[in-house]
Parts: sequence; C-alpha cells; structure tokens
Amino acid sequence: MHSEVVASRSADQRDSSRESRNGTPQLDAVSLAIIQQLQEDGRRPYAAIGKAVGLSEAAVRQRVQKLLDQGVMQIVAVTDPLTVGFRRQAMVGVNVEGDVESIADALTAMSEVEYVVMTAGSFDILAEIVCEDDDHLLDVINKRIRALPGVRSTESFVYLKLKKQTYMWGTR
Amino acid sequence: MHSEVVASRSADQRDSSRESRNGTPQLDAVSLAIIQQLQEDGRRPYAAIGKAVGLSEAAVRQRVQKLLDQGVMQIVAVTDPLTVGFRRQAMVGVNVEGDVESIADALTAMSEVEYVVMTAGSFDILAEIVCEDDDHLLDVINKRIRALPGVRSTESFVYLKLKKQTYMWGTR
DNA sequence: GCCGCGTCTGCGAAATCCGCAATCTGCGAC
DNA sequence: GTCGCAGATTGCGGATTTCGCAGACGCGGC
Repeated sequence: MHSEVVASRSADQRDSSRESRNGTPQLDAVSLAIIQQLQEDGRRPYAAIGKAVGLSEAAVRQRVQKLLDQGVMQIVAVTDPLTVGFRRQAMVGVNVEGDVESIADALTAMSEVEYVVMTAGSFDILAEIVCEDDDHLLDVINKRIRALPGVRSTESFVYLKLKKQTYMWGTR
Repeated sequence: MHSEVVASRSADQRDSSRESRNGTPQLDAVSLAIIQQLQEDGRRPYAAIGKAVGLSEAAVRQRVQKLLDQGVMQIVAVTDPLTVGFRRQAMVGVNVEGDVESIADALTAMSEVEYVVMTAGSFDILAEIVCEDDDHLLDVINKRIRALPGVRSTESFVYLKLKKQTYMWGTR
C-alpha cells in the first residue's frame, strides 16, 4: 500500500467529471487511484484509501459515491460460476445479417447471457452464457439464440476450465 | 488468528465446506445467499446480510472471510475498461499443439491478459486482452502470444462495443 | 469586487467492524 | 448409550468506520 499518488492536485485537475465525446465521464488521476484501491479490496475503508491517494476520508467517500452513481464502477462480489452451481458455460460467436445492434440487445436481455460484445472479425458478436446444465445450455443456444431473426449462424465454445479472471485494469 | 492448516481431511466438514471432486468447496444455501447479497452490493454491512439470510452478524462475517480466503469469491470494483483509459480490447482464440495447459499458464502470466479459459470447440483457449492502444494490442498478439512455443495459430476479435457485463450469477 | 458551483475538510453521532470467549451441533470413537 | 472433538454460531464490549453537515477553498462568470 505504498502507492503514493501525491497528485499535484492543487494544480489544475480538480475537474473529475469532464465529459468526453461519448458522454462518458473522464477520470482524473485521483479517481483512478481510488478505483485501483477498490480493485484490490472492494471493502477497503475510505480512510485507508484517502491515505493512499492523498485525500480526506470524506472526500474519498464523496468521489466513490459519485463514481457509483455515474455507473463508472460498481463494487460487487465476483465468483467462479462453477463453484456456485453453474456447471456449463460457453462463449458463443454469432454471425448476423442486418442490424447487429438489435441482435446484441436481444442477447443482452437474456438472463443466462453474462457478457455481450460486438466485435470485428469472423464473428459479429461474442456472448458468454452461464447455465446450470447441458440441457439448459442447449436450450439457450438452439431454441433462443438461433431463433432470433437475423442470426445467420453461431459457433459455441464450451468452457472446460477457467484459468484466469482478474479485475485489475489500471493497476499496471 | 494463526489458522493452522487443520487438514481435517474429508472427515466430516459438514455443510459449507464439503469438497467436491475437483477440490472446489461446495456451497450451502446460506453461503449462496450471502454471495447474492454481496453481488448486489459489495459493501453491504454484515448485519444487513445477516438479517437477509438468517444469521448473526458475526457468523456472516466469518463466512465471508472464509469465502474470501478460499478464493470462492472476491469483492472488487469493476469498471468498463474504456472509461479507465484502455482503448483496445480483443478476444483471442488460440490453437495449440501439445500441452494446452502450459500455454494457458503462459497467457495467464501476461498482465494484459484479463481472462483465460480452456474450451472445447474450434479453439483450445480463449483469452481476453486489454490494451492501451493498437500498437500495444498488436505487440501482445503478434510478438508475445504467437511467439509461445506450441501456439499453432490465433484468431483475434477486436472489441467494437461492450453491450453487457453483469456479475449476478446465482441471482436469477 | 461579488456570487455561484463544485470540491474538500473537520468533526460529532451513529452504525459497523473486529476479536474473543462461551455455547451449540453433528458425528465418529469407544 | 456417553465422550470428545471440531467446526459453526452467538453475544458482547471496544475500536474503527461510516454518515451527514456546516464551513472553507478555488475558480470562473458577471
């Protein structure tokens, strides 16, 4: 915890909420440092974070609350689905004819779908699916995803072993 | 607490820590409920969780600590990498000749690699990569991943738009 | 200058976290 | 059956943290 930031805060960067082109709030160095602290431990006390980033406890608290309200970050428990009773997971590559985004929205609406991203490459969309068993997985892929109008084809990659899953962006 | 290894081998271990085939602890309904609470809000007070799941504050605290120690779950801040300054992400499918696991381990060791999973299907491994820009991404894929001995081929899917990213397993 | 807005700080009260000792509960050994 | 053990749970102080708010500060607009 010797990640002293000691930002030259008094200088100019007191706008932690400047907006960039797409409306996403731009983060300053201090907020980034706060996020890093919470990526290491989501329950770290505000006072400890404040000491690390050079802010008072109350200021850290306000910034964290704002980051949560803005949806920039969320503090949650994450697990390996396998240990929580979901025995089948798969990544599904989807090819679409027509409007890709509307298909992506339809996938997003499915509760079994954990992750949806539009990509460049031989798939238009990648979607991660979390299911309880093989029947459930088969049902989602064949009856629900392939049934969507505009889905040209799909390819499935059933998970055998999860090797790594980190949440340390920005910590490098 | 000098928690000695105990090593009480599969003797009794009732409930919340019975081991399944692969050594992963099996979770009972109460621990599952606790995880669900923390998936909604990683900073929810132990007393509030206890009220929701029917345990005392101290019992919840003890179980949460155990879940963290066992690595069953972690409580962290998660963000959209794009808002934190990482502009290029990609999923890379890898085909391997020889030992798949050792390649997966090598990928796991790379800090730019956020997610590694071994799969059944036309790829042996899927790895998610988070980079700062195109040059960085190109470098990781071409110079580092393809250079690994045993990597037969790779296929990249550059992210265009992240549509969904949830952490609500078990909350359905 | 004056005012407004957003952020930071300090501080007291309330709530929470932490550690520990006592108690309870299964379950195998005898 | 009883005994003993080990993990789980509870209750309870004391330390710590969270919370809300009033005041101060910096900065730009007028």
